[in-house]
Amino acid sequence: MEEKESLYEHSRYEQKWWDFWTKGGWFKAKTNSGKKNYTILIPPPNVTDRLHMGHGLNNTIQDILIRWKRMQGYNCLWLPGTDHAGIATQMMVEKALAKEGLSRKELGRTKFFQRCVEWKEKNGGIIINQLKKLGASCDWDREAYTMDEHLSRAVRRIFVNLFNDGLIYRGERLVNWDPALETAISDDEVNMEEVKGKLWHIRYPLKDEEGHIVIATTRPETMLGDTAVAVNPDDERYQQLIGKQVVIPFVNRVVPIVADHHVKPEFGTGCVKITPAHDPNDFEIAKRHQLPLINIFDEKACLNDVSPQEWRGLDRFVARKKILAALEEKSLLEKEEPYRYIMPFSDRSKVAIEPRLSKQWYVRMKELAGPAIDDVRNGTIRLFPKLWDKTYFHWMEHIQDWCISRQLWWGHRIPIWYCADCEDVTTGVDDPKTCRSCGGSKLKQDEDVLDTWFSSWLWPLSPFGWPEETEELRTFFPSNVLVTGAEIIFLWVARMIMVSHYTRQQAPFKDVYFNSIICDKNGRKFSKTLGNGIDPLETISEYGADATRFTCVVLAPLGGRVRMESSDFANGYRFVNKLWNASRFLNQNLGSIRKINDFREEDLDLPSRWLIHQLRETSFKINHCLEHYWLHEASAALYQFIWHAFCDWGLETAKPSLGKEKADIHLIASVLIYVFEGLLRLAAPFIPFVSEEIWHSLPAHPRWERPTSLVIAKFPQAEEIPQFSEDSEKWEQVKAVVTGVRSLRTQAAISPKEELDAFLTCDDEVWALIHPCRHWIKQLANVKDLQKTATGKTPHQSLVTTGKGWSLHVPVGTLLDVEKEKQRLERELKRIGNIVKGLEQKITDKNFLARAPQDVIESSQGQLENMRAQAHTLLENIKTLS
RNA sequence: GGGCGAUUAGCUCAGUUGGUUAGAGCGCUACGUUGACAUCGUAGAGGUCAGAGAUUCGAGUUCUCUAUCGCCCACCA
Repeated sequence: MEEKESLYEHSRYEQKWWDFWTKGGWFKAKTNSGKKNYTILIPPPNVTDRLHMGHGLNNTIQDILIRWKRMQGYNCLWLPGTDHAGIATQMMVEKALAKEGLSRKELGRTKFFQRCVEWKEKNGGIIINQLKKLGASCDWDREAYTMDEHLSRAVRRIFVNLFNDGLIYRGERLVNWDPALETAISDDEVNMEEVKGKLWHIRYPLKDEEGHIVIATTRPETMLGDTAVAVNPDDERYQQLIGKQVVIPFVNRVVPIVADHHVKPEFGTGCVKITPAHDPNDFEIAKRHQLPLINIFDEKACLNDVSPQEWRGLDRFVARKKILAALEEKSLLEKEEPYRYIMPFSDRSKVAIEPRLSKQWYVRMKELAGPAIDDVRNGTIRLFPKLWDKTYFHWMEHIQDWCISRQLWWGHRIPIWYCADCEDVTTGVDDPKTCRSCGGSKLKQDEDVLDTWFSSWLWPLSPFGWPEETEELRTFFPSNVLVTGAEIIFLWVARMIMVSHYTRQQAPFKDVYFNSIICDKNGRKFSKTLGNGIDPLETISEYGADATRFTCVVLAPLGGRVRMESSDFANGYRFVNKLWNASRFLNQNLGSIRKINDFREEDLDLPSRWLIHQLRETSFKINHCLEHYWLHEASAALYQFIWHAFCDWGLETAKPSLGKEKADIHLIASVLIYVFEGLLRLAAPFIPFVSEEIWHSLPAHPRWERPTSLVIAKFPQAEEIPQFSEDSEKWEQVKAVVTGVRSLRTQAAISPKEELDAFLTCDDEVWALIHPCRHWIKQLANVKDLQKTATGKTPHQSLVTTGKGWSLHVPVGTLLDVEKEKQRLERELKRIGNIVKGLEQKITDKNFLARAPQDVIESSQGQLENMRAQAHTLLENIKTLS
C-alpha cells in the first residue's frame, strides 16, 4: 500500500479525479432516464467574466445540491452556459480597439460585430474552465450560449409573439441615457448615489418689467433647455408672477412662469426651472402645461446647436463651469450653497445618467406580472430566504414597462423593419421581405439591439430548444431550483417567471435560493476598483478546490452578507487535512485486512454503537438541512461529525483494539470502515476531490454497494443506518466521566502523563453502565483503575467532579491546594445552587404545573433531582476539605 | 420618504414552529509531540443575547417602542 504524506496535496489529485469523472460521464443527464429528474440552470456568467468569489460561492452551492441529488439517484442536469453580455462585451472590444487606435464607428457595424464574435471565440468563456477547477459537475456537453443559433431564434420568436399580442410597442419618452456607452439603459441598471454637489441660485430676468425671479438648481447647464419656470400655486410670494414671462439668459428664450403643485415652496427659493427634455419631473410638468421640449445635448451629453456658438460641443460638466462663470459675470448668480443629493449613475459605465428624450421599444409588463405574482403568493415558487417575498410583490405590483432597445451593436438586433412606403413596421422570426401592411419591399431593419436580459429571461426555455416541443424541454422544464444573487431578482428572476408563464403557463422553477453577498473584512462589496477581492483561483491553487468550496459554504448562511478574508480559507484546508489524516490512520491500521466482514449489531460495543448512531443522526441532519437549503448548517454538521465524533472519539476509543492482533480487530475494522464510508459519502458533495481520492483507497464494506465512483454512490439516508438511541446516551455518560477527569487535571495543573486513581460514587445502576467501560476510561483519561466507593467513604484530599447520578473522586494527596480547590467547589456550588433555586421555583409554580406540557414538567423534575444531587456532593466535599 | 433586515463570547457569526445549564470557528491561557494529524490533542477563561416595556407557567426566540448600523425601493429642483 502506498504510504501517503500527512499533508493533503490537492494539486496531486484534483486533475486526476476531474478527468476520471469526465471520462465516466456521470455528470451527463439523460432525457429518458426513467428516474426522477433534478435540474439546475446555472445563472449564465457573462462571457467577459473572470471567476470571482461570488461565482465561487454561487456555483459551490449549486454543485453541492446537484451532487447530493445525483447521489440520491436522481437524473441530474446542471446546465452550464454563458451570456453574450451586450454592454460588457462591447466595452471590452472597444477597449481593445482603442489600443489599436481604432474606434467602433471607424470600423463600422458589420466589422465591429465580427470583432465581438472573434473576441468571444478567443477570450470569452474563460470562466467556464475556471468553474471546472472548482469541481462544478455540470453537464458540459450541453453548454449553452445566449447567442447560439437556436437561442437567438428563441429570442426572435418571443419578440414576435409579444409583438403580435400587442405587448411590445415603441414609445418616445425620457430614458436613462448613458452618454459614455451612448445607449439607453433600463431603470434596473441605474444606481442612485448620493453626491456632494451645490445648489446654485440663479436670477432669471423678468420680461416686460424690472426685476428677476430666483430659481435654485443643481444643474445650471440645463438652463439652455428651459421652457418654463414653475412655482407652487399656493405660494403667496409668487402669486403676482404666475402667468408672467422670464427671459432665459444666453439663449434669450422667453418662457412662462407656471403654477404646479409639484413645486415645494420650502425648497430652495420656491421657484424651479423646467427643463422637460432633461429631467423626468420637468417632463411630467411640461406635459401638464403643454410646454415645448428642447434637447440641448447630443448622444455624448455635449451641448448641441441650441446653445450659443462658443459653447457648442462642450461636455455637460465643462459647460456647467462656463455657464456659471458667465452668470457670475452678468451678476445673475445670486449665491451657491453646498448640497447633497441623489444622482443616477450607470451601473455599467459608472458615468452620470443623462435623461434623454428618445424613441425606444418597450414591453408592457403589467399583463405579464399577474401570474408571476400568483406563483410566489401561492407557493408554487418559494423564495429562500422568504423575506424577499415582500420586495418581489412590491416591485411586481408597481412594475414599469421594460425598455428593451439598446443603442449598441453587440447583441440580438431588434427584429423590426420600417417600411419606406408606409408608416407600419413588420417583424418576423425570419427576415421579412415585404411590409405587412402595404406589401412594399423597401424595408429597413431597426438599428438597435435588444437588452441582454431579453435573451437571458428565456434561459429556462431556450437552451432546451424552445419554441420546439423537444424531449429536453419536457424533461428539464421546469427546473428545481435557481441559485442566484438577490441583486438580479428583478432584472432576471422575475422576468424568467413572467416569460415562462407567457409561453408555457408554468413557473420556470420551484425554488429560488438567494445566496449571500461576499464582502471584505470591513463589509464592503468586493470590487475591482477597491482591489479588495479574494481570487478563488488563488485560494484553489493555495488551499485546493475542496477547501475553497467548504470555506465558502461554512461562512455563508442563506441570503446574508458574508465577510471574508484570505485567512478564512486555511480553516477549510485544515478540515480537509483532518479527514485526510483520518484516512491515513485507517489505512495504516487496517490496511492488512483484506476483506471487511459485516458486523452483527448485537456484537457491537457501546462506543461503536454511539459512533454508528452519530452517523445516523448526521445523515438525517445533513439531508434535512439540504432540503431546506441550510447549507452552512449542513456543512457544520459534517465538520462536527468528522472532526469531533469520528476522529476525537471514534478513532481514539478504537485505538486499543487496533495495531495488535486483537481478537476484535475485525469487528472494530468493520465498524470504522462502515462509518468512514458513510461519512465520505456525506462529505462528497461538499469536498468531492479529497473524498473521491480517499474513497478509492478504502476497502469495501458489505453494507455499502460500491459503484465505480463516489459521485454516484448512494447518499446515506438515516433510516438505513442502525439506530442506537439509548446506548448512544449511555456512552455519553461514559464520555462525561472521561471529560470530568481531564477537566480536573487542567484545573489542578496535573500533567496528563501522571496516572491517577479514580473513585466513583454512584448507585448500582450507573455502576453497571460505567464499570464495563472502565478500560476506555482508563485509556482516555489515564487513570490506574476505576473503583466504586460509597458515599461518605470518599478518599481525603481528592478532587471531585460530578455528573448525572455520579461523582468522581481523584485523590491527589499533597498535590492538592486545599484552599484553591475549596474555592473552585464553592464557585461551582453557587452556580449549581442558582440553577436548583430556579428549578425549584419553576416546579412549585402552580401555573407552570397547570399549563406546561407534561414532558416539560417531567424533564424539569429530572433535572432538578440531578442538580440537587450534584449540589449535595459538592457540599459534602467542601466539608471534607475544611 | 417608504420597505426590509441586523444588534448574541475579544473577532466573525449559528441559534429554523418559545421549553434542560445560550453554541461554533478563530483568537487567547495552561498543559501535552518517540507512528493519523502541531494545519494536532486535552482542558480553561470569556456572554445581564443593544435598551425599555408587553404577551406567556416559561422569551435570545413573539409583539410594541427607542437607539445604533446596514440593504433595497422612491421623480424632490
